[in-house]
Amino acid sequence: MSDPEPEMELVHLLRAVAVELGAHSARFAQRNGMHPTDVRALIALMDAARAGEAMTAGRLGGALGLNSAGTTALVDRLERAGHVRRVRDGRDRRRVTVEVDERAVTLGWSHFGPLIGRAVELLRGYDERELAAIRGFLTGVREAAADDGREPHHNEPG
Amino acid sequence: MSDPEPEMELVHLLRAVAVELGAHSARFAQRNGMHPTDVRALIALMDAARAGEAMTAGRLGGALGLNSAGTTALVDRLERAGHVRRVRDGRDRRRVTVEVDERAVTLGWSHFGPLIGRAVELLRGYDERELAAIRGFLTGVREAAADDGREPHHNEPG
DNA sequence: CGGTATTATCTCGCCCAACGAGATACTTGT
DNA sequence: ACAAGTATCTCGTTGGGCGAGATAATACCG
Repeated sequence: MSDPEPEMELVHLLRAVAVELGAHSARFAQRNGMHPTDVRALIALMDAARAGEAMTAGRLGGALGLNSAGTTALVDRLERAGHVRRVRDGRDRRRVTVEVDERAVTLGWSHFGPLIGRAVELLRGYDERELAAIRGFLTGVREAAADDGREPHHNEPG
Repeated sequence: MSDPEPEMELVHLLRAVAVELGAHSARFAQRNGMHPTDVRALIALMDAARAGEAMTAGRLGGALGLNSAGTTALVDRLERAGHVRRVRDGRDRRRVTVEVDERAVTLGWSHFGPLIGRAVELLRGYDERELAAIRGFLTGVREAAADDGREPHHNEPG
């Protein structure tokens, strides 16, 4: 009576992976005297840097679901630890852009590097059709999870 | 110059999925006046129930990385909200097993059901070889992430 | 059977991440 | 120049989680 659908095994596996990745990040946080939110912030900052965009304090807080007070405290914390720098925007001097320090990047790489390397190694073992399946499944799940956040009640017109 | 390895795209995609699934859970928590830890606890309890094992307060706290004080507070919170019941173990009367209320299961299903359904639907579109690739990749990543937690410093003897 | 160690949970007091409200500083529109 | 809008910060408070230790039940050992 428990699992009539064999697909549920993979659903549970994906959930287990998400949990394990969260635990992996939490370990990085604890080992470096940080909080989970701090790690999420650093990742968001590095993602923005990779995309070539500047990250302001406000956008960072928004991405993490923090209000302005929490965001200030977060950036204070990261700055005190030397992981980021506050830089006043020259054009709009109300804005504070948050820049990641190089040492934080190195520190992060030393923790996440091995895991990323293993994942890349695994992916090299698959052919194009298998990679397309992995990519398609992950993309679909990401969209399904994100869709719920947008308009959970009413449909949008075409 | 940014991504010489094409595999990195899938690595970032997997990370994005993990983030999105976390946000999905956080939304469930917020909509029902709960905290992320409470949701993690309910999931752990349902997993144990699915596996046919009883979950004690201590094991629950251990699974979530809480100490005993935090665990007591967590179960208090969940019990006050009517999501779980405390049941004294008959054999070892020090133990308190935590049972999930049916309504909490229904509530959870109403939130996570559509996402799970969509994932199952996606998986039905793949053949055995593609499913094996998805399963293999996810299993490998889970193991790589978990390995770091076990013995990061010294090797164990044979 | 009594006594001590061990295990499971709970209580108490504290810390600090995050919140709400509002102050401050800068920019934009009229 | 002045009002309205926007970005960040300050202040006071809440509440999840921690450390230390109390309480209660079980296991070990002579």
